[in-house]
Amino acid sequence: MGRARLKDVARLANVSQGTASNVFNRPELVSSALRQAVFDAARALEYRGPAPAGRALRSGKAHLIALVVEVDLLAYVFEDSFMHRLLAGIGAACDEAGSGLTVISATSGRRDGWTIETAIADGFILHCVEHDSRLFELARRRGLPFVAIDSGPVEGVPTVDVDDHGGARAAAAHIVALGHRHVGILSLETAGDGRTGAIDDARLADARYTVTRDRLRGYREALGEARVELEPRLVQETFNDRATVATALAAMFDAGTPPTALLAMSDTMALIAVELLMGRGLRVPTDVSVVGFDDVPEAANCSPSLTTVKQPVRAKGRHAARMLLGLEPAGVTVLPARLVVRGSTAAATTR
Amino acid sequence: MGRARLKDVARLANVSQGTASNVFNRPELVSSALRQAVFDAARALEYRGPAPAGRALRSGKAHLIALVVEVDLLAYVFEDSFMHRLLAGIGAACDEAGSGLTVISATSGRRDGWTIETAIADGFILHCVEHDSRLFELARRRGLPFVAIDSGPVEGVPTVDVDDHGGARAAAAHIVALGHRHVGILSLETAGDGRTGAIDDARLADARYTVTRDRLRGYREALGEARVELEPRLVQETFNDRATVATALAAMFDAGTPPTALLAMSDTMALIAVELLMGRGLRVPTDVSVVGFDDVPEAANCSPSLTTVKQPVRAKGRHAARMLLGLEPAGVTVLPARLVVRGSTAAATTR
DNA sequence: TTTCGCACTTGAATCGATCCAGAGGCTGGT
DNA sequence: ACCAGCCTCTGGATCGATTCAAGTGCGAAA
Repeated sequence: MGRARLKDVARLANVSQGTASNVFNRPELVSSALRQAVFDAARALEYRGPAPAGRALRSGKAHLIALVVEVDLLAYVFEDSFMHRLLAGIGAACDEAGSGLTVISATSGRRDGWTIETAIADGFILHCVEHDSRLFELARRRGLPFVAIDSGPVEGVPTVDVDDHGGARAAAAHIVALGHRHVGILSLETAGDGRTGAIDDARLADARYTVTRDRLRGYREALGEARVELEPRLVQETFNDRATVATALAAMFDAGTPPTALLAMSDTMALIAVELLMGRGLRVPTDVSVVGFDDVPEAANCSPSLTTVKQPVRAKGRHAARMLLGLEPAGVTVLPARLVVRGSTAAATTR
Repeated sequence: MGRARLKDVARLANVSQGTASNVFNRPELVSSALRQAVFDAARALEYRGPAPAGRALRSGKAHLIALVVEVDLLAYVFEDSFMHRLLAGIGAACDEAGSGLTVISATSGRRDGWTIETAIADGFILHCVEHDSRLFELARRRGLPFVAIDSGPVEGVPTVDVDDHGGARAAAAHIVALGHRHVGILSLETAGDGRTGAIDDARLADARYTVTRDRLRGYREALGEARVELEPRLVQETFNDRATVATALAAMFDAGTPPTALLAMSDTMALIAVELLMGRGLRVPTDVSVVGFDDVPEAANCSPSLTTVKQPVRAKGRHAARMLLGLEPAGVTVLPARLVVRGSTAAATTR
């Protein structure tokens, strides 16, 4: 015999299917006599309780939201410290709402399995997806509510962003205040085309990634106001890996006047840079000051500890999820970023 | 007008619903003429593609597996470094199978929302749930396949465990080989009753948590073989927090002969202990050697770097998920644990 | 006694697909 | 000319629940 269904239970208990359903979902509507009869029948048939799939179809609720990330593999998501914090924030909101949480990695071209198109969910949180991305289109098509994090403003979509511009300004202003006149910038990608190297004006104009563009703008503004000149050679686009950062540093330090301060758009890049600088016999912060971005946990526990711009990652996640879950009104939010001064920055030495 | 359904598309395209379904799921079975007609109709009606809920109900597949954790809040799961690695492993297997991944936090008594009973999933991975736990019962009731991690052997359930006994033996043997004769043990909980303090024989006999029991057994065996005596005062049950570890250290160091080596069942505990010992004016490893368990990332990057027992957390997750997803035969697996000697252990000083 | 309202129950419609047995047409071999 | 075999396509059953308008019975009020 197959599994028992609600229909079988109702028949055995001599009640209608509707009543049996109520016993499991709104028992207060059913007299205790019938309630007991239904429970007895359920036990006798080894009924496992209402099947979630049937329930989801009829009621239209899945009790699950999905974080959509533009990354090839699910495994990567769980290896990333930024994602950990974002997930913790989203998870906190899910805890409040009693919702489940899943992750969709969306870059891989597959159309089967677990994708925006096939996931059984009540809504999506898109992370760091540009407004012209295919993912926005897919999310729209799906017809479910969604919010975007770190995508900049997008027409008709609730968003959560961080004041990248202000944070970057603060970082650069700090460096300027310490007297630095030769400043290098380690930039994140400006577009998803895998290019690295010096960022000239043309490249800057094409910058597609909002986060990168805003931070770059913040750095340049503060430096410009202090009349610090910024040669293209000193603005290098890299990934969060050792190889590209090494190349970038070579371009900055092996020719021309070397910078006395480095503004990095991520702590990962900053920490790699610190290590590489030491490898070059340069002391941080004595010879070179370094400022990161994000404030990952390691930033506080390394030596020298890292001066960085703290962004409220967890709060971003929680806020986005709360909007999606209807726990607070949906809208456009920009959360503050704050400079945290630690041990990796110091006054410029006069030469 | 509401959303278009497959039925509407089929009607407009003048084909049967079955054919329309095939167009979306097995297009190779349909002639290109009809295929085109169906696509056209779909476009005209703004059909969003087969609805996942209906599909899941009929086909019985959700393309989603769930990690079930005995923790109150989802947010905690994503704040835990052990979980990060476990999730990365499970995620890797999901990537291979094209399956999605979700997390169910199961302690909270709620019956609605996203629970073992209500989640739309194809199977579960239970983490660190004792074989007599309510969660095993719920998972069984649900009638879906599941595997267990870190639960010890369980009748009729595929399991993945680590050789805790062997790992603990190796840790203790290392300490013994260094000449230590007074050894303290910082134990994880033996049962979920919130008790801490010295572990006597009665408490040991009641130990419900497989992991703790096996590690304790390994420590005791290796120490016993070397004729190192183990007073109950030197075996202290603690949580992974500063307060209980401090109490435990006080019990060990404030009266009687203090130990010259500490075996800790987690790196978290070990790192806290190192800090507290330094606070007591004791040097590690000169005065006291410390061995951890797990090999968390920080273990390698602290000073002194931590000697510990490395367990393949990621592999555990991947293996469990692969079994669940049918990527490899299900069975009982025990993965090896390996001693990693670093800077927190040294030869005992003769007094 | 009639009427009204309240508290339960019923039964059928519905959610949106997939699956499958079988029908029809076409091809090629004998 | 016949039949086997293949490729397409059809139509209806089915997955397992929730929802809701309508119906029942019973006690209290008029």
